[in-house]
Amino acid sequence: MRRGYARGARCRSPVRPGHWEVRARVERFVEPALLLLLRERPMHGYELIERIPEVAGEDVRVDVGNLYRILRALEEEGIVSSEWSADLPGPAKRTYELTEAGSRLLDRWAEALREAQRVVAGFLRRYEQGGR
Amino acid sequence: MRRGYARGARCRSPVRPGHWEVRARVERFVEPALLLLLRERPMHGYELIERIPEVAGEDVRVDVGNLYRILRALEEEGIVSSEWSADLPGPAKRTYELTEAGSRLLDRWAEALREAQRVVAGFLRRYEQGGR
DNA sequence: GTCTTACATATGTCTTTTACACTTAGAGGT
DNA sequence: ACCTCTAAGTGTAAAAGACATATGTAAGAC
Repeated sequence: MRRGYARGARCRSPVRPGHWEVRARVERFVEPALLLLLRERPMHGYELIERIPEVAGEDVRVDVGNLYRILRALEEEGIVSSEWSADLPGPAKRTYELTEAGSRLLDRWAEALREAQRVVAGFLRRYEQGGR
Repeated sequence: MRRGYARGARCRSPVRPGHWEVRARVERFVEPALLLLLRERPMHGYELIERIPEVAGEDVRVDVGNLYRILRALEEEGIVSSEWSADLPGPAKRTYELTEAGSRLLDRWAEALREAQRVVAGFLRRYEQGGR
């Protein structure tokens, strides 16, 4: 093999050529955000959607469809439990609650996020040393 | 629609049932890591692979294949430039260098990462308020 | 009364990002 | 000749995220 590469360039959504979208988000951050909100008190999915920006940043646009899928995956793993709340007025709501396992998972997320903070802080220190 | 959901549960790779892998990594973090290393001095791909853990965390396992793809995508967008270094001993090496546009992109990454730090810090404060 | 809007929960599908597996090739050692 | 290390790449699948649309309740507008 030698010289010159082939087709199949990775697409990185340059808005305009030479202008990449830079975001710097934590992978799967909605997940710990859900756990944190649910630790404070049980709520239903729609309320979680409205409150997620509080904990995950004001600019995040949570995908509603994926959020419900995540909630169900969490329930299958015993991280949250849910039931239909027939009592509440309005359309049928499924109210979610954090389990003990969920609380422990949140703890692990918090630890992982602290580690991520250390890594990013190290990056930024090294960035600033280099100067402009 | 009412009651009970369907097939198609999202897969979240639970290592053991009830034990999710928690990682908390920044999306596409290798990209700014490459830019930072290349700002310090030009180097070839293989050297970048060895040095990435320095700036992106010791545990990150960079995928070698993807790294070369990213480098080419960066070059197509004028973020880095490269050429074969016939002079150096050993197998053919392509040496990468950061362009002016690349330096500006790194600046934008740094700003985005600072913002991410703020968001995560806010999350952790709220987490600690709740106690255990 | 039916029309529109807001609430609430979902599914389908496509793209982007990441992970895993493999190939090619030069240079040096044994 | 054969093996290992360095160096650069391709192929492909899985995971994560984005975008579009469907379904049903309830309240208020006209």
